[in-house]
Amino acid sequence: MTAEPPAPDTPETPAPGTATPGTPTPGTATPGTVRPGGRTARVRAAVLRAAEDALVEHGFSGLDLGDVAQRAEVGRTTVYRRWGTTSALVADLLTDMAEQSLPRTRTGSLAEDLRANARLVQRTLADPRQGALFRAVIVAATCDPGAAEALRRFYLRRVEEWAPCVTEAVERGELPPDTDEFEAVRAVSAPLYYRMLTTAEPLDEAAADRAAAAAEAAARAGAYRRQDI
Amino acid sequence: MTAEPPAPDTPETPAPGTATPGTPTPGTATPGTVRPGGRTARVRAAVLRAAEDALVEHGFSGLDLGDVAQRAEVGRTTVYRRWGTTSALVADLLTDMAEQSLPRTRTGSLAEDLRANARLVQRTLADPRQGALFRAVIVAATCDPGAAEALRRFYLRRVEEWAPCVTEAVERGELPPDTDEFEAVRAVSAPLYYRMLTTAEPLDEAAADRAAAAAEAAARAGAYRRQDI
DNA sequence: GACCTAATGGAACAGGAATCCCGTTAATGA
DNA sequence: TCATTAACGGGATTCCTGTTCCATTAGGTC
Repeated sequence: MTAEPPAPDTPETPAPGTATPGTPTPGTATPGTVRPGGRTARVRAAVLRAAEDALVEHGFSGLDLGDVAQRAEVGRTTVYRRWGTTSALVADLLTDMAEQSLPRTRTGSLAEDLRANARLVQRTLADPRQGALFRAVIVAATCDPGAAEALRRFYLRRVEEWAPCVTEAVERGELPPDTDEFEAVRAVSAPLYYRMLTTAEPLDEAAADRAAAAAEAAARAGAYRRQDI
Repeated sequence: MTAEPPAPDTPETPAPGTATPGTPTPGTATPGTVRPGGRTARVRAAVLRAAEDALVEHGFSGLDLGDVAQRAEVGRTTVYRRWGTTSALVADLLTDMAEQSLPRTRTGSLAEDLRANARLVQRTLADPRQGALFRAVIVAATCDPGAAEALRRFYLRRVEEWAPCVTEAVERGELPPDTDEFEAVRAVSAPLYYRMLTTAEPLDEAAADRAAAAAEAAARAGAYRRQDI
């Protein structure tokens, strides 16, 4: 978010044209890759922040590249040229979001760890800004394969961050040895997202604690063992 | 889906204008309410089916009322006048979907019941047509309050259909007496939806069985008791 | 069967988003 | 510091979505 120095790999659409894969087409390279420093990076940071604001306010369906350009105080042409579509812009935003990993809290017990995770997710989704942003990117991922891939990478990062608390519980003998730590961590988030999408009930701490307790009970019962059946 | 005879209550937006609630405004009533029989019903059925097809093919973000009108072999003006927006059309489609409730299978055991539910959800989401349709309506619900309300009613119907298998298990003494049957039923679906939205892993029967087993274990452990804490 | 009018449908119209053109600015390497 | 050209930005243009107007069709009722 805060002034990305470079764009390491292709943050935009892989290639604009499908013609002549043999020729490198030096003049048709994706913008932002040859001179990624200085202005280009500033433009990207401003546009991503503006996109975030716009998504929070109007959701993905109301995302307009012209509006984003105005908010970012950047030319419309620039936004259309570098990102092209709202889906591609959200995908780039998601890769940016994935890079800022917030470290997990480390407590000693499985129950505490899972509850900390559940409350973090609950607070995020219940927060007006963060919650709206997450809903918007989920919508984008459901509409576009590129955004979907970016969303998957984002959640993979998050799950990887929290998986150790399950493996440590396995090592302590609290859980079956072949417990799938990814599946267990996802089990904490799942009820919270499902509730947000399909009910009007509030996402409060009680819901978070229930999700954590349910995941823990299921894990202890061996519901997330790998070679099931 | 198959030729709705009438439209019992207001299927469209509640009221187009906010002006003068005292006057009934006889000439400005919402179309389709005064003469709901015959052609009007046929048009609604054709449009809803066309909307379903369009959603499956292009998703909610690609839903175009003009395209829907063409598929339904109905005038564009009619679709724009009766539904107005893509969100309202999806909301009407959802109320139509909620009316066709498929009855739950009744087995004797909690584990079997939950697994039957999980596999039904899994098959629905894994089916190319049904899965795409569900993703599309979830997107619509995330974008529009009216569609969200319709989606909630749809899922409420579904959960109500399956809740008895939990209450029966409570009566048999398999589960704690104050188990929240709605929460328990939702716990079966949650991991499947979460997996569909945030990962690329396939929604197979193993995932369904895992979801059912996890929900059962959590329920037995008392994770869905009402007066928790 | 005849009347009334709700509801439909074709066509023209309007507004806004995406694209194109081309001059300007500044990042990169010497 | 200077030359090169990648990247940006303003404005005109095109295309498409949504609206409006009015003639036509067909429910509902006597």
